[in-house]
Amino acid sequence: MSVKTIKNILKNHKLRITDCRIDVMNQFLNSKSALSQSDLEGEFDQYDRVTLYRTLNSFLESGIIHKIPNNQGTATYGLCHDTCEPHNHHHNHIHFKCNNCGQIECFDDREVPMVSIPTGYQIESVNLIVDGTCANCA
Amino acid sequence: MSVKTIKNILKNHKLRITDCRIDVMNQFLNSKSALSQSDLEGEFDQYDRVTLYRTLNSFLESGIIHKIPNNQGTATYGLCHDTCEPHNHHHNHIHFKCNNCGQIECFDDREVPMVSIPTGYQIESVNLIVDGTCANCA
DNA sequence: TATTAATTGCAATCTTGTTGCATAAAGTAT
DNA sequence: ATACTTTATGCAACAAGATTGCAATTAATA
Repeated sequence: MSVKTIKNILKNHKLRITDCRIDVMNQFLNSKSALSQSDLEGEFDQYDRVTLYRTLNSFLESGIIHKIPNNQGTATYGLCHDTCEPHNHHHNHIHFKCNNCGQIECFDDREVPMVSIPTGYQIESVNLIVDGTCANCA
Repeated sequence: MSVKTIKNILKNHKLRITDCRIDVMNQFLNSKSALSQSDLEGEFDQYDRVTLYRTLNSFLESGIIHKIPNNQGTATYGLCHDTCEPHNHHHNHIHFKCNNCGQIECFDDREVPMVSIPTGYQIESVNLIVDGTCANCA
């Protein structure tokens, strides 16, 4: 993915273009799996961890990435599907976590099945977390 | 739920019977929603937080409770369904998190729908996290 | 009741998440 | 290109959560 393309993505989300954002964006685009802040800290020691923290936050708020629920302590983030624009943000995601290599992948192109919830409950978003063994580790 | 019943649950899971475990177990049984460690710390200041931490761990390992994936920092735990015995442990859970009151409920009695995952991936467990407004807050 | 094995409390550490503030850099208008 | 305004960055500092080691205590068992 070219720097120009990345800059356009940032512009489209009304974010200032900075080195850190370009590098992090590039990392997400080149990564098959979801990333945590500590992943980024390991990759980019030229940036302060607070800067990476705020970079992730700005991406989150502008709808470029989404937070993936997990039962470890650390938050992981995945790129949003193309259709996830700030004003057309869909919140249904399928994620796969490999219990062997630990990687988390997003299957944004797959449909989240219908859910049965007791009456009186209003659904805003649905997250499906599948645990198991990924294709690489199987 | 009587103390005797709780003691039996602990015995069935090969856990020693201690005051802390009885109190925590009772709390789970009486709580409609999932609990976090800090919930327990607020409830039981007579126990050290490390003790509560290890109590939760022992319940986790013996399959009495399960960890609920979420995208906040703090882990929350829910009681496992009756069928969740150590050697017959099913891992499919539906959870509802209310964005208003923050409570997390487990719908263990509801079927987790079929999931479509790319070939080569092996599924171990499926967690469904539904966000929205609960019946109380709606 | 004595013995053994597991649990508890305390201290301490580590990681993650988070904020305030001064400095530096990006966008914008001149 | 230059000055100006706004936003981002780095540093320090702190809060909360998770985690371990160890000595003292308690539960299960003989």
